[in-house]
Amino acid sequence: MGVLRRTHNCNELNETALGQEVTLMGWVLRRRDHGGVIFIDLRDRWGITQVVFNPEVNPDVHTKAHQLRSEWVLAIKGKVEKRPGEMENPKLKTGTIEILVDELRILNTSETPPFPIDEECDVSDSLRLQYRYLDLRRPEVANNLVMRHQALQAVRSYLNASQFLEIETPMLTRSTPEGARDYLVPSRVNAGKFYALPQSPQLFKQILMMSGMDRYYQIVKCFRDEDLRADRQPEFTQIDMELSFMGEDDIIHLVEGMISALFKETIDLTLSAPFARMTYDEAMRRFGTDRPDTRFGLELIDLSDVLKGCGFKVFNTVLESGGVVKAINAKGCAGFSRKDLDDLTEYAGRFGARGMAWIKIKEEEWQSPITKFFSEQEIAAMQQALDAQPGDLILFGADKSSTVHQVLAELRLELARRLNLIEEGTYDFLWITDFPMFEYDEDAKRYTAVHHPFTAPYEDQLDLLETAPEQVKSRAYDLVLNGNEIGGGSIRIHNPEVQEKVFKALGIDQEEAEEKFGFLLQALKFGAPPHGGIAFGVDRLIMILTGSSSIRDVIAFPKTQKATCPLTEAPASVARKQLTELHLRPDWKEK
RNA sequence: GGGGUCGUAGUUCAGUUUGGUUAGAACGCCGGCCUGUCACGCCGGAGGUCGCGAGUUCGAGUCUCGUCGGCCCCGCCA
Repeated sequence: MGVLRRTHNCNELNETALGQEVTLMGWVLRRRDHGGVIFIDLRDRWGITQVVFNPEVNPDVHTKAHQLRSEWVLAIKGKVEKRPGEMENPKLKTGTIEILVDELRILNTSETPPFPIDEECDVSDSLRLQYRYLDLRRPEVANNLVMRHQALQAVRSYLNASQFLEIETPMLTRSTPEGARDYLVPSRVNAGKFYALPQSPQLFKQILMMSGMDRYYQIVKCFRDEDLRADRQPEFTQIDMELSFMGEDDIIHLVEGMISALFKETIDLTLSAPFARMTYDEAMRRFGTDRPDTRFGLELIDLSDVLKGCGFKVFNTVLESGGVVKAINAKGCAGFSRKDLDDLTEYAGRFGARGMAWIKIKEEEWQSPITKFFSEQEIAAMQQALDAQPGDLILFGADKSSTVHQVLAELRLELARRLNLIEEGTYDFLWITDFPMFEYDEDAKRYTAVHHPFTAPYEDQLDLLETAPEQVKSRAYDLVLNGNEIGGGSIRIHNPEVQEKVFKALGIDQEEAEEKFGFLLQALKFGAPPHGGIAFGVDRLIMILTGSSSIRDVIAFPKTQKATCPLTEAPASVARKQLTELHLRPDWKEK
């Protein structure tokens, strides 16, 4: 008995190897013990091979095989045999052959797993994450990690071929204002001072451009201490890139090549570039959102002009106070029941709607509690604007425009789901451009950056920075895929005066700018090249690519919704001494 | 910070609406039989703090309150 060396994985043997002596290693997926002959499905990362223990071939090995159980780790040596006629298993890639074992090594035993490895079973997330190593043995999850690897390799090889340098940036950096809540790390060496984990390498990549690196990328973890969602967790991965001497069109073109390579290498899909583009204003007007899912219609129709001065008080009040009335024509949905409409109204309420007016277009009449308030001209004008035909259902939103947009955008998605309008397996890319630079924060009573404070405004609008900042458009661009924002970037400011103007518009005075971003302002003064970049959310992208319903299915060790890790039980308490060393004096009671 | 939903055997669930004898099923697990299975089959068996804590009640898996945890959503996420 010498050392056994693996000769093949569990997914590669077929009839071309008949008669060969091979050694396989892997886990017991299933055993079928007939008392006489014993079958074991041996599993590894690549697949499954059936191995056979026959008492007539080797009685000792056969006896030993009786004790095998789920998830034991084996090395087996034997001969590749063609399966007897009618015994082939078309579900396995190796289904035409089996290994007749004449040597068995038990490399390790296993406790009975807490959940089945061999079938797709709806185990709770906390149990899956507690035993993540077992969960990852299941092919559905494992294959997601394989595709993630392939996607990142495609990106690396594309960017490497395009003269990019992969450069690392610090994880321990400084907290900056604006943006999400930071994860803070106390400094032991500097009492009372804190590092922050990066929300993105934004400033470092810009400084790399000022360093003449010209083209940078990094596949990098970013951290934002905000609440979780199915497509969001506090620690996530970005494909981060930045380029010098390039405008929007150059960057967009290059990125389309990168995304195309990614889709080709992962799901072997050839995308048609260039992707469609739409301005922010058009997206908001037609879809109510800056990340429209353009795989289906149901666009928003503005009825504000048509209904100005109408007899329906709710609409009229909204219009007189500067709000809007918009509607969706749900084609062919006039048959919706009272309950359907109640459900939709309740759904709309989650996004701030105070109600939802509707009209069922019937052959003989417009059936609705509100039809009576409209004049014949108003009805005719609505009919034309909405292209309303008998059998249609009109759903209204009336409020300030931001509320109407959010409500109708969500309603539109919900309708598409209910009506099954979304064709699976389609990938609809869309660039959104010309974002506003700023939006007004009602709580803080000041403007905040829509993208970030380093995004360049259009040069011909520089004057507006001081007079009408809400009108300034930025040179930012987002890439939207099937209604998900998968990437966003911009051309950056490379002129210190412009940067100072933008800070000023954001209410960041010179002193604060100097303190928080002095290093950037300084660097801008030493020959900063024009530059711009973009970052992609890897987790979301792979989620779409694999058809996963949660980001957790494409991350090896994800967090729960409460931002914990059931495997390691992070976050955890630390010794009082560690805190003292960090100059922290917490006032909470120790348990 | 708020809303919703779920928590019963190792796992997935039924039972909760209408409180009432010993809390069931499937898979898994353990033992026995079985030489061509591939979700092998057949026979037998073990396995439960009904998340936790209070309360109502003669009596709580079931009702009430609180609490913990999983998931989904709103806010938040430049």
